[in-house]
Amino acid sequence: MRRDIFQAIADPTRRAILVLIAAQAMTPNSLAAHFDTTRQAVSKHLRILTECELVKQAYQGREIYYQLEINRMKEIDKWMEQFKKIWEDRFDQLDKVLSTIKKQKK
Amino acid sequence: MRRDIFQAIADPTRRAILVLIAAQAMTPNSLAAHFDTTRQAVSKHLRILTECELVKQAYQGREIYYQLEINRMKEIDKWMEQFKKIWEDRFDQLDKVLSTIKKQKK
DNA sequence: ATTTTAAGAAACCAATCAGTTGCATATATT
DNA sequence: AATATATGCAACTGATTGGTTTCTTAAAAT
Repeated sequence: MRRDIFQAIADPTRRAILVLIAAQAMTPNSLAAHFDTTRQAVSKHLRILTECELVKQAYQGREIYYQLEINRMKEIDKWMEQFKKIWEDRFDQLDKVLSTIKKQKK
Repeated sequence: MRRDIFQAIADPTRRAILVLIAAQAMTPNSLAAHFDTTRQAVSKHLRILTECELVKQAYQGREIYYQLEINRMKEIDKWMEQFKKIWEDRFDQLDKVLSTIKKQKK
């Protein structure tokens, strides 16, 4: 069972679930209403998201509200950071080029 | 063939490839040396990365240098932004709590 | 010209995945 | 107490995945 956050967000339905519950906690049933699939399929996605701790459950009677574990989402951002350096550097380089052109115009 | 950037970065080998070529363009052979797998397997990963435009090829004689398409990486960051709002808001809320405590101490 | 090296393509395989249907459990409602 | 609702779990299925081996093509090196 290879189960990490990157594999979790690979599925478009799971990404949509994360976006939906980012706004507010939701039950499997209310979530399933948003997709052209069965409740059980959504339930399976929620299990995967729970297993890699991207969501957590809040029991309320017979309903289970799933809410986003925002801190876990940051892990993805952390991985992205090593690339951010690069694109900021390239932006800086572009910036330099632009200011050089400006100076030459003067 | 469902082939998008999120599915592309789901595989750990492909993520490692992206990190490696972020530093400098590399050939399939030199990349394969970093992994416990065949060159052909790496080649397949590179094909997937090329298909979703996360890398591009630069032919040089019989060698093909693969380089990162940094702009495409930003797409992932774009998706993350909707969650960033949330964690910044929560940080602001924590900030408010902390300053309230500070005031009370005074 | 022959051999070596770099690389992609095709065929195949076991493992995993996302989905379905059917069933079990627990909480509300009547 | 009986029924309806919310949910998870297990078994099954077809599609996809990541990997291997084998083969072909093209560019260097000898």
